[in-house]
Amino acid sequence: MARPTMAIDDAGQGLDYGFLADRIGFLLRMASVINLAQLARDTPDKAHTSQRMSVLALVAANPGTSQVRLSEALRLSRPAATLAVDFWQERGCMERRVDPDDRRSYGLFLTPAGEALVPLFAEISREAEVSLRDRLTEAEAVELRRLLVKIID
Amino acid sequence: MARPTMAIDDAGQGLDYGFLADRIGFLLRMASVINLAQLARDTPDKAHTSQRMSVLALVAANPGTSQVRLSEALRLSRPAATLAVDFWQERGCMERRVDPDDRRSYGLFLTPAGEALVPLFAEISREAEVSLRDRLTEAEAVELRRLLVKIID
DNA sequence: TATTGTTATACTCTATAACTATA
DNA sequence: TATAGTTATAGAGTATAACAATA
Repeated sequence: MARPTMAIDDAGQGLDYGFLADRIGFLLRMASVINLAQLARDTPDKAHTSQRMSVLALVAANPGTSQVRLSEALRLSRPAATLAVDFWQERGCMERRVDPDDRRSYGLFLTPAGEALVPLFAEISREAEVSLRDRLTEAEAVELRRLLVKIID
Repeated sequence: MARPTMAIDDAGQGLDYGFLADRIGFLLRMASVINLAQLARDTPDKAHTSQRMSVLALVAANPGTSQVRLSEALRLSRPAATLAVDFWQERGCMERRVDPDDRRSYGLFLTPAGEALVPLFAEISREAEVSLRDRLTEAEAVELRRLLVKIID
């Protein structure tokens, strides 16, 4: 039985994806790459990367959370979380407040400058989301989200 | 109406994902990160990264293809494709053959050493694929693949 | 002993700009 | 002029190991 000829992508101009065509993991990465590229195009300040926006959004939704919990939620190493928090703190958008109950850790909080960025980032990521969903019906988008959450949970 | 409390991830320990929970793009990235981590764990030689394995697999399936077509199919920049081909060529797994019809470009081919890696990589990526699909029914995996191809195409 | 966070280090990935060679 | 590929450069992301401070 012949492999179904799969033009995953017009840009591929008929390249055969071999065993990669059968790998959901590979397709996830390609879809994510496409979305990250769109998001980067939509973001005026190129230092505001997807990961850094995610960090800011997570602190916004969870004021006082710690770097460890941040790194676990985004599946980053602790050093990566340190650097991301450093980035926002240096720009006056995030604060580390000492936790009197556990002086090893910090509570993370947004400054007013950081809070002001949240709705902007929500809007930018909504735009990239629209170009993603444009290729799906509403029902398909709902189903895709459900399946992704099932994988991640 | 309150946002549905979404524990995307146990590791998040109840962190609220804020607007990220509504972004398929974010969920795609998280799912891909999980899969890439699993793939890296399953790969004995840590220099054999996901991207490099993809490059080898694509040349295996398309002997004689060029670096430009490779970069388009994997959505890499041309310099990134150059570096990936350099990597495999330095290790004796890939050859650049001059194309007599267009001496600007090379035809890419695997050496016997490169060919020997293809089934190994197919097996490694199949293992990571199994842990991904473990969380889905067969019908869900089929549907997820269909939706991802729709996004990528 | 274990945990939180930082620093040092190294490697991967990625892109843009400028370049050479060829078409 | 346009295309294929390379080099130079820089920045982003990532991880491990070793460390300090605290629990």
